[in-house]
Amino acid sequence: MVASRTGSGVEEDLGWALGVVFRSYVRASAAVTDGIPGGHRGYQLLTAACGTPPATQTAIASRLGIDRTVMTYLLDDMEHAGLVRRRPDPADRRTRLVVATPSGRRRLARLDDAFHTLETRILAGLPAADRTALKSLLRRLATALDAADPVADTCTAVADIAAATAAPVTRRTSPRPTR
Amino acid sequence: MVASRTGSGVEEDLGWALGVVFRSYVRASAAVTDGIPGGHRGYQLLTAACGTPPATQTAIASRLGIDRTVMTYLLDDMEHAGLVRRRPDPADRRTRLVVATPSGRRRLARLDDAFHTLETRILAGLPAADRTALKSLLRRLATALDAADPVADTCTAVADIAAATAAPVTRRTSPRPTR
DNA sequence: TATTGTTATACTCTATAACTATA
DNA sequence: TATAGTTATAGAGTATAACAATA
Repeated sequence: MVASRTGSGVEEDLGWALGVVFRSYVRASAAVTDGIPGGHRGYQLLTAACGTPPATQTAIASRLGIDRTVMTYLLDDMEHAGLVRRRPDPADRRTRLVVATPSGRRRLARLDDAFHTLETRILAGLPAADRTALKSLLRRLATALDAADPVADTCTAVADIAAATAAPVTRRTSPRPTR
Repeated sequence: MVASRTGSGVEEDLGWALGVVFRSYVRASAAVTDGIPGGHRGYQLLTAACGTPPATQTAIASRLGIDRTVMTYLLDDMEHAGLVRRRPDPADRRTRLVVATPSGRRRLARLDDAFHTLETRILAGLPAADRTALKSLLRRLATALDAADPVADTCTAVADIAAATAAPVTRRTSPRPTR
C-alpha cells in the first residue's frame, strides 16, 4: 500500500509503520462516521459538545486544530442534522456555546461503541499482551508530544537537521500551471 | 491540539494517540522535505526511484497509494528539479521507468539521515527501551494490516459494526451551497 | 483596539473522464 | 480490447481576508 524504504531497512522506518496504521484507522473511522457531517471531525465535535461545561466555538476549534471558519461550516451541518445546538453565552454576547442535543448524545454513545469495536479489529493482528502494550506506549508518547507542544519544537529542531544536512534548496515556488 | 475523548477515558483512545503521534510526524516530515516537490510524497517517490530494478510509474503509484494522474504531476516536478528521470522501457514502449539521477541519490541519502534524526527526536519522550518496543510493535501491526489488505477488510467489518449499532442514517448528500 | 463569529473568495489537492500510443 | 501515460475539468477541503457585533 505504501512504499517501504529500502535504503535504511524497514525496521528503522517509523514513518512507514505509523502511516500504515494511521491510514487503516482513518479509513475504518470514515466508514464508522459515515452519515455524520464532517466524518471523524464531526465525531470529535460531538464529543466536545457533550463535555461540561459547554465550550465556545473558538475553544473547540483550537482544541480540534481546525480553523474557526471551518468550525462555522461544520456547525451549520451538525446543527442541521440535529446533533448539536448553538446556545448564546450569557456571559459574553459575542460567543456561542456548543451543546449536544439529546439525539446527539445518543448518537455519540453509539459512535463510541463502534469506535471501541473498530479499535479491537484494527489491533486484531497483535496478541492481546502486545495490544495493551502498544496502546500504552502510544498514549504515553502522545501525551509527551502533546505536552511538549511539538509543533514549534519539532519544526525548529528540524530546521537544525536541515541545516546540518545542508541540502541545496530546490523550492517549487511557482504554482502548478493551469492546463 | 486534538480533543481527547472524555466519555470513555483517554486510556482507551487509540485514535487520539495515533493521531497526535502521526500528526507530529507529518509536521516534522513536512519541514524535512521542504524543497522536495510534493514533500513527503516526493521523498517516497525518490526512494522508489533508487530501487532496483527500476519500476514503472503505475507500479510506484500503486505502491505509494496515489493516483496515476497525480504521479504524472509529481514526476513532472521531480524531473524538473533534477531528482529523477523518466526512461523508456525497452520491453514495453507504453511504459516509462523511473530512475533517480545522481543528484537525486545524493539528496535521498541526506533525507534518510534527516529522517533518522527526526525519528529520534519524535521518540525522545520515551525511554530507550520503550522506543524500541514501540517501533517493533508498530512495525508488526503495520505488517499485519498491510498483509490483510485492511482496506476492504476493515470496511466490511465496519459495515457490520454500523449495522450492529444501528444508528439512524443522516446523510449529507447535497454539496455545500456556494456562498 | 481586540475578539467572536460569519461570509466571500481563492487556492490546493484529489478524483473523474477523455484522449494518445502502444500492446 | 486492454493498458500506460497524459491532459482537462470538476469537486472537496482549506486558508485568507473583509465584515458586523460586541467586549
